[in-house]
Amino acid sequence: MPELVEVETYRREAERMLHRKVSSVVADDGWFLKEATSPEALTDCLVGETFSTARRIGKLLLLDVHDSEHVLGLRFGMTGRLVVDGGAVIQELLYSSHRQDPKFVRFAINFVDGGRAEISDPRRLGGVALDPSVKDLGPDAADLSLAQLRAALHGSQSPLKARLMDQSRIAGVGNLIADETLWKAKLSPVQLAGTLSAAQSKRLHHTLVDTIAELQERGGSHMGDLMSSRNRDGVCPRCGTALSREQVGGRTSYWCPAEQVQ
DNA sequence: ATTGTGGCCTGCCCGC
DNA sequence: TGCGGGCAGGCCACAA
Repeated sequence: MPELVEVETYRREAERMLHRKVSSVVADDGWFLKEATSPEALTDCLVGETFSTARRIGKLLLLDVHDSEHVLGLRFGMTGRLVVDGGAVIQELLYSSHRQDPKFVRFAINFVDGGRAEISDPRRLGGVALDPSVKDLGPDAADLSLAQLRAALHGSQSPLKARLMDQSRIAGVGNLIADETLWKAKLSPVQLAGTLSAAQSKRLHHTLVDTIAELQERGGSHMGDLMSSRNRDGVCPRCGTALSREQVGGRTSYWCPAEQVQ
């Protein structure tokens, strides 16, 4: 489910997992274990240990094992959520069941103190990996510099939106953040990424960073100003023009054909 | 190397 | 009420 904004919320939730001794790992769903991670390896590396830090790169949540080289990586796909100690914070998720059905729990960690952290993911598009590879992730979108954005776009013949969502170039931008940002910056998703002018890339940069910060404050990537118009009858909230709806970068995209032009 | 496509997996909502 | 189709905020393997 989530994009960077939701995973950052989960990272904050995951801070409640820190400095607590792990008693057991529940990893019964083999499909959910990625990058050749085995239940045995998870048990060996985590039981009796504590986590020292909760970090995030893009949509990947990382928990460092204290006094160890090991890192636990959590991905949430489109419908996954993190629930620590029964979930003081129940995050509203689009496209995910609102029920707290135990059958959706794909992975869990029990703590010696009786608490528990679990990943609930109806669609099973998320996953867990021990020592996940992070070399293919670009710089995090939340604090991306202008130079990093320019480097990510430079020379690209991909549609701008596809490039923004390419996690190896920029980490964390998903479909909703991309549409919201491009709409706010008045840039077309189908303009080739390498063709932005200096002024356009500068505008895109501050709009992207500002939009992410704003969505974080509002509590989710579905809280954007374009969100309520992302449907077949949607019109531009600014000018009232009927929105274009097409696949760009493999994802359904909405944009204003009057304002978001090259 | 870069870019695009299909598929994974499951639940929900709409129209018939 | 039941059923089929289409849709979904992600990612990975593969093809051109």
